Amino acid sequence: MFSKTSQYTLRALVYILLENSKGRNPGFREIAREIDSPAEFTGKILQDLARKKIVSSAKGKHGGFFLTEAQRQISLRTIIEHIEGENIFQSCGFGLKYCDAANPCPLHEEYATIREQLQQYMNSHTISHLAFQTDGQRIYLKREAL
Amino acid sequence: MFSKTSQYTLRALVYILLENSKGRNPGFREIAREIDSPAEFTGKILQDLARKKIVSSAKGKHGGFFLTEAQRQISLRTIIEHIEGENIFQSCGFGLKYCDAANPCPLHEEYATIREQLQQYMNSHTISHLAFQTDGQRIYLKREAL
DNA sequence: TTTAAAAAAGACATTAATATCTTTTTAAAA
DNA sequence: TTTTAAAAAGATATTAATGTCTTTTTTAAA
Ligand code: FES
Ligand code: FES
Repeated sequence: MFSKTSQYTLRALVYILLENSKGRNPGFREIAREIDSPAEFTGKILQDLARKKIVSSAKGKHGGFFLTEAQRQISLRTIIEHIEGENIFQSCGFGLKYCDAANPCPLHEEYATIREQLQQYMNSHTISHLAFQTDGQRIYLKREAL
Repeated sequence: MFSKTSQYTLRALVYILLENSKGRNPGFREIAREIDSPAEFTGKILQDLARKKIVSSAKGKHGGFFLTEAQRQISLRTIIEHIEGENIFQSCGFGLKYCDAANPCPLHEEYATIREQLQQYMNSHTISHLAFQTDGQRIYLKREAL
């Protein structure tokens, strides 16, 4: 469904926010350890996200990653679109050059519905929503193998 | 969402079934032309599917691809699982090693719902359903660029 | 029985995604 | 002002997905 890059991104940002709320700005090695992702690759991803102003970073001693108040308002949709491309929530599930409800592919009915649902969710939720679930249930950012 | 391979597969199988129902067994070059996919790559995909008994083929003059009655009953789910792997409809959207509703990732609630919906659809539909839509609307297997 | 047309097989090429390693820049603290 | 710890940058490596090309096998028809 989502690429590894998107998955590492979401996990990393949730971890960053959770640590920020404890007053800490974690570095990429710590982040990678805590979300179980390859450290250098995670560093690269965060570098990209910082360039795109989706996350903030501080260099030097006591540096690390953090989310400003404004960045905490960015929708998951915007974040994912930065990674997967602008039209991830518009493209045809069957692989046609574009999705056209008036001239649909055989999957359109079902696919467009699901795509729309996902898009709605991503559009109305943020990293904060992921990090601080309303039901207060403990959430997991990594998992041991079976 | 789905890989190119899955998309070419679905488009090719729908085209094959439509032609079969006209009494023809198309070859991979024709198929590729009609679904706008790379010909040799499509040939390879069909070769794989034939090995997996998802499609049938005849070699030699007047050869080509076709779906037997039994093959027309295979669910989209089975077809997609052959390509994307057995656990495509069970895996965690957040990238955790496995999905566990009792110890959920922050996306679980929404993702599992959507995943289940898609799985239900794929499980209860076949290439025949795609090829012969109930509403009789014309369906498209390729599309000119905008 | 030869020829033609088709899929199958195998080898190879390209591209995109994922991953690692090294050097440079920056900033705080000692 | 030197040291240290961090991100940024750049170079490179690996793997997986996608795509192409050539040869072999098979079958039907001429
Ligand atoms: S036309 Fe294929 S999903 Fe809309
Ligand atoms: S635990 Fe992540 S989708 Fe279920």
